[in-house]
Amino acid sequence: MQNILLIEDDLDMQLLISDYLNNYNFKVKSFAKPKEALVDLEQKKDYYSLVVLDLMLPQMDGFDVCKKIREISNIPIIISSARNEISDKIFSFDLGADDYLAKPYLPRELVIRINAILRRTTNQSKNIGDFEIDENKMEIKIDDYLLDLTRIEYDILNLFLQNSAKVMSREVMSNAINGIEYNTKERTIDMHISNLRQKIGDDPKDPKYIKSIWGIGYKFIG
Amino acid sequence: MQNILLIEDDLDMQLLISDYLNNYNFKVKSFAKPKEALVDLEQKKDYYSLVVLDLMLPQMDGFDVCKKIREISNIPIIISSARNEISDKIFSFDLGADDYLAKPYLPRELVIRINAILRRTTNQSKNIGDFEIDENKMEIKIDDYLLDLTRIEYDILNLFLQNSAKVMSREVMSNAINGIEYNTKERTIDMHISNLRQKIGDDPKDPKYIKSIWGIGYKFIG
DNA sequence: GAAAATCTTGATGAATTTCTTAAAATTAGA
DNA sequence: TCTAATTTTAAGAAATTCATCAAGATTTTC
Repeated sequence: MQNILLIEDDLDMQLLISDYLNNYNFKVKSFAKPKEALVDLEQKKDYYSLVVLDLMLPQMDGFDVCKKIREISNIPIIISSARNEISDKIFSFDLGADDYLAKPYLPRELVIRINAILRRTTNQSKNIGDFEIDENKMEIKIDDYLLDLTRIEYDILNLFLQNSAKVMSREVMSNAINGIEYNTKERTIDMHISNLRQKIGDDPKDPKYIKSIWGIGYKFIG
Repeated sequence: MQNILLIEDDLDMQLLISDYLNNYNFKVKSFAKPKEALVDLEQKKDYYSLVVLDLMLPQMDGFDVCKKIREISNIPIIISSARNEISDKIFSFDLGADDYLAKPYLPRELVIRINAILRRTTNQSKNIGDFEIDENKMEIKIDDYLLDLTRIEYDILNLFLQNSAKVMSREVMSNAINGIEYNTKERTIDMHISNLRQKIGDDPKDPKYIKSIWGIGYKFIG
């Protein structure tokens, strides 16, 4: 069951949307006044999964509400607007909105879009051996323990996970990671591997995960 | 024989596909209910080689099934859908699907795509006589026993496997192998051959694999 | 703009591989 | 059978590569 925060001052519309979403197993909390909605969101950050935000509001301009929401949270936002101008859409996306629906729209479409966004944003993790990677969050867990990795360490481990068992030269690795030429010195990669090994608790002399291939490079063993 | 997991609620379609695939030497297990399919997949992760997933399902949205599969496994997924919308395709690939087929399609096309994906994903190893080489992993097995080779030993054995039954001089061999210059003493190759023979259990007096050609060089017998 | 975190790099000793050497074994041909 | 050419192999020297430290450079964060 997902909780949706609806900010909409037209009460008929409010009721229509919330009833419809209820049928699709969403629980909707509605606000006509954006300031109240913001207070509620701030208090229950993890409670809500998504915000549906109307742009025509009392008290505050809808764009400002969108901006304020982004200041306190990364929660997905769907803009619901009576205006179908491209400039409004551009502006909304710039402010961090995730989707834009021009009224009038079928409630069914709202449901589809909510589902689409939730699928994109909620935990999308893959398991590979003892590891679990969530590419959206850029997080990797080992045996359910969240690793604290730097960007390059994350990139390397990610590369390993996507190329399990394949032998890779340092050159191939640095090209895949930086997307730049192989200008960095070979020892740089080694250093990152060394740090990575420490963080995942791997012993280079008897590696469980990252194996050095003498004269060639490295190989990850799922 | 490869095992395919088919998730499809239309029973006619189910039968059609599974019959057709049977003719192409695939074994198909069919489910109409995605939840049951997921349970089965979780239990037999290594049993199945590929999933064919219909998007229109009872119980659960097809996209969600796709996502759930990805959470537990990296098994290739082919989406089979009545909808031919580009957005659905993009979405499917985002969720980790490997291919997308819009209904109606010829069963023959499904077979082609399954084969294409399996070629890509199943181990790319080649069998040559008692040997099995995987060039991605840089691994060579003899009678299913993984050899622990140095880089040059691997290169030499690889060269032999690619040139079975061909007589090669030491000069040709050292030129073919990166890292050995032919200014090194001739005995160097011999020494590597000697070590290699030990590792693969070959007797130079009565060689099963690596034969010395007196005054010329060596020959590998597949 | 300062402090902290991250990245790069040369240096070092250790580990591993590769090469050299030389003696022993084998082979071809007389 | 004998001899000279060639191959095999053991042992150790030489060369290469690896892991890690420490320090400086760069980037990020506050």
